[in-house]
Amino acid sequence: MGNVFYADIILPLSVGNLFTYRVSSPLSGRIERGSGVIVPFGKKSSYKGIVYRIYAEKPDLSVVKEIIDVIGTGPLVSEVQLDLWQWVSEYYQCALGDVMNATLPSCIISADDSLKYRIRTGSRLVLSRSYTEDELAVLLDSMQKTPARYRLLINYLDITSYEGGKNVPDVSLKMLREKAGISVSVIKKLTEAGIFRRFEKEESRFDGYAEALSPLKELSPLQQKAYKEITRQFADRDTVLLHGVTSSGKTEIYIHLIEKVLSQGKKVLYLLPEIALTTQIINRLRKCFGDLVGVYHSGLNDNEKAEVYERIRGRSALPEYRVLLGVRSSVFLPVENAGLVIVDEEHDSSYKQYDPAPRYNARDTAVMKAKMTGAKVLMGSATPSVESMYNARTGKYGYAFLGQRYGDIKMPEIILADSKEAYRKKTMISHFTPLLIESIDQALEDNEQVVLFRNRRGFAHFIICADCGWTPVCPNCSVNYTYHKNMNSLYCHYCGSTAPVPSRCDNCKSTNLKFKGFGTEKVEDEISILFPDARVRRMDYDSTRKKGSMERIISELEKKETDILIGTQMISKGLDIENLTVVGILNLDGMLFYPDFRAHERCYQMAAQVSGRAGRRNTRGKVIIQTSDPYHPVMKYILYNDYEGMYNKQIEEREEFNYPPFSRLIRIYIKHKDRAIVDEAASLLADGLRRKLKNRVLGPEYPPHTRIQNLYIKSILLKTEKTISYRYMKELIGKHVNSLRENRKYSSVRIYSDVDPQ
DNA sequence: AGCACGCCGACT
DNA sequence: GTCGGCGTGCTC
Repeated sequence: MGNVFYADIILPLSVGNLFTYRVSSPLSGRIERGSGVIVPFGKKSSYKGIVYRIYAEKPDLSVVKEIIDVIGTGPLVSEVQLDLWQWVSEYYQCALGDVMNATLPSCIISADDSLKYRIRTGSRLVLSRSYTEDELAVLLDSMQKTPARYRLLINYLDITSYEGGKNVPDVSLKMLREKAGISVSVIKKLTEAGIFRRFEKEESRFDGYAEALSPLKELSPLQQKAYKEITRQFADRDTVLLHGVTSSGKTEIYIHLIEKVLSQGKKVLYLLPEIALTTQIINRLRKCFGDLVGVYHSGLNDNEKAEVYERIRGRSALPEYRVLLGVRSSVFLPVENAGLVIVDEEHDSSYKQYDPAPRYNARDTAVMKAKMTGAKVLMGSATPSVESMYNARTGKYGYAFLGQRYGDIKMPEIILADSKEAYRKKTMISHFTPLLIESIDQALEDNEQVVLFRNRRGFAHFIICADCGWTPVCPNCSVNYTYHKNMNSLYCHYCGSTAPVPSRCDNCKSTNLKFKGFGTEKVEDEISILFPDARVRRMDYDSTRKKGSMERIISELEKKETDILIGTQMISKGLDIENLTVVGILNLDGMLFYPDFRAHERCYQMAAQVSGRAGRRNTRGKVIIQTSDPYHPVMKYILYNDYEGMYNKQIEEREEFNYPPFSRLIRIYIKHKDRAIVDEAASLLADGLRRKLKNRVLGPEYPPHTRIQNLYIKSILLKTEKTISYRYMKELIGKHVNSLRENRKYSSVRIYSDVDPQ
């Protein structure tokens, strides 16, 4: 009789506890920590979960069901991954099931017995025997009179870099045909002649890199200095911050570091804040590292995700990925023997997941992961977050600085255009100051390109009745409806609901409705009218939803088929366009007056990043910032490119008001569909916490939007010294939440924490 | 996350 | 008198 074992299973549910099952003897040999299992759960006969713990003690439960089956052989989730899941669930106060949900693509734990995804096969072409160098020359020579065959062979040799010898490489038939520009008949003839052989083989779902790899670019003396500084710092620091102004060539430094790490037989994880950035970066990486580079983001389908997983783990017949480029969730990829994790644009707030759980910060999770695996972390930014810079200043992180743009390009000229005054003088042309219009005119005349930045999508923000001030509001959220011209409807950016455009005021029945505010769509419309001959494009969430549309917009811009690009923050990052000389920031004010201790920092970062797009290669760029408040203190830091000044001012304020990095923030959200219940529950919770934490408890307060998707929201902010143990804080919150819930009245109030909120 | 149980309004 | 609304609670 075999021993009886039990296993705690993580199920993909947002439930705090694990579920215990019995392991039958036939399965006991195949189950280990990290294994995928199929279990009966509730009414459902099969639920997929991950084994968290195996043990022999009989659990204190009335019913214990039995595990039905094990998925695949060996663990689906490695020890390191599980450790990281656990850290995330503990630190960010969420269920392991939440982490599993957000982290593990469904295909990895798919229904069939193994995790084998549907393999795609493709035709390959290979020389039917091996050749010596001389024989190859003879063969090429024999094809002089048949140009198509010659092209085929020369391209085959080019792609494979075959120069004769025992190992004859094969190549994708499709790729070869495209590159050589030949028809199937040529291939048919050459296979019939016995020169080439055609066969089927597992093929990647991603386009292969067909060009020969280029050698790394030599670093400039300044880059070289920064590179040396980074490697020197890594000797006794796990994390280094690379602070390099826009266009200073940080990516090239990354590439050299990647090369070094690869040569040590280790892998690299390269995090970026958004997929928008990957297009250009991946091309640069693949030039140097070819098909060793893999990309991971949420836009991939199940099979593509599975291929990335398999190639990371080297279990695929396809070449193993050794450099992984990806967004936030990629920090959970099973890149185990990474030597280096790069967190590019580390200041970017999209590294933090806000909703739903797990509300994690991928940058900080990357540091944790690196610590677990012994990897180094390189954070890069032109405008480092105050927190990271503080870590560098206090010696927690190493630091390297690149203060000049690559190739001696000057920083752009920044000009503030006072839109309030222009409105007063009535010189505004729709939403543009005369200065901006002139600059666009000049740029177009000089055959140069323009980017206009507007941090808001849609057409008009909202519609308002000129007679009584009524404005249409989403019935589910306390948010003004946004007018979208191309949909000809009102759209709620919070819950996605739509409504028809009203023809008269709901309140006073007046037809005198005005469109107020302006988004990217409106800007596009107006610019097209003001500059009818210019080729205008728009890049924002709405215009890039279709697969490949973003790549098309970027490539049109690169090929100079676009004169004016209008976009949201999507265009503020990484875009590297040669002829871009004028950048217009249409309204920086909205960000400044946001009620948030990071508002000024954000505003500076945004302006600096957008400005960085200007004047990359040939000309000194010009940045025109329209603002109604040119004398705002942040403006002078922007104007003089004074990161140092901005940082010093910020760190001073944060110390004075005890904000991070001098404290830890936890924001507790309280949600319910009944406003009164939210008010009461929030007050009770805040008062309870205040008894222990005193003035470290702020609020409760209503967030900027008090009702989202039919739920009223209040939040409480806890601002505590870093010396107070985090565990104590967590337990205290848990205790008070539980005692609140004992009152049946509040049992259905949703309460959760956002740790280190952005 | 699903699914059942349970207690209040308009119908054959 | 019943059907069904979704609010609440549980699943090893």
